[in-house]
Amino acid sequence: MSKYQPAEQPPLTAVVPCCPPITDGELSAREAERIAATFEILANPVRLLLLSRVASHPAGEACVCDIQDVGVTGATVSYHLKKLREAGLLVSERRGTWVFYRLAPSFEAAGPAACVPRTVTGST
Amino acid sequence: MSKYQPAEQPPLTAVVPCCPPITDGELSAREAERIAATFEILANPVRLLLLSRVASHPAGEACVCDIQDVGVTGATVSYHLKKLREAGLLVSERRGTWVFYRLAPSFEAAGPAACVPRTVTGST
DNA sequence: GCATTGATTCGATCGATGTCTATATTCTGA
DNA sequence: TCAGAATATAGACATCGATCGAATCAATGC
Repeated sequence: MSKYQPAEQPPLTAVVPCCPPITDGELSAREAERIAATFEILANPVRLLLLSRVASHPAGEACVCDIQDVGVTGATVSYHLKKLREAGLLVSERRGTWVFYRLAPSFEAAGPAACVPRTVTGST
Repeated sequence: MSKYQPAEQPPLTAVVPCCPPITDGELSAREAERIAATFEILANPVRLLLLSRVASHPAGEACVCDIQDVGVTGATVSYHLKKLREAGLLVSERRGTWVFYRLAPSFEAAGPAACVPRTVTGST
């Protein structure tokens, strides 16, 4: 019972606008694990940075070289980009020497409504 | 640069309805860490279960004894409840031998709009 | 008072995750 | 074809989080 692995790969293909509230009823263990796995992906500052940089890039896409100065090595950037790909949040395309990332269509569809809880009291 | 600690205690006093999108601009490192810390709290199935059980309990509050069968020991339940308290999501009150938990006022205010990204393809 | 029940804290452990360096892969251009 | 640049992968390692059993704290009722 202590072993809730993140599932082989929680098929989080899209993060949808808003939002089945946690407070809206008792979750099943299954649901809880699925939702937790979703949050897991977003619970990392480097991944959030990469995500926001890709999303806010002019052409809607960004070369790895454009976004990789996030304070970790290139290898680590690759690691996180892979996670975001596997989670279905980003897609990548090789073009020559470079690899470009953009938001996955389904995620992009969610558009500006894509959910991010924000803390209230915590000022930047 | 590799050490982004979760902050002494990310003052996530409330999770607000919806929602400054990640996709809406380039995050600062600071913002990324703060948001990630927020997600961190919710990225655990046991905590989600406890949260949903408290929230969906008739009186809007629940005794620990009512919600603690989530597949882990009482000690672990306490550990998670403490995290939820420290994050400002739950408040507790001792009444006799029992301790009751309810949603923190600020969180409750967010009501049914409280954000929970949901995966699209992952069926239950 | 003291035993009992409910809840929290403590100390230790185990596994997962993020990070790095080093190596491999993939492409371009001379 | 070979050197070099851009990414990705592999292997190793440190840290951190979730967990448990045991001990402690708090309140009740006998």
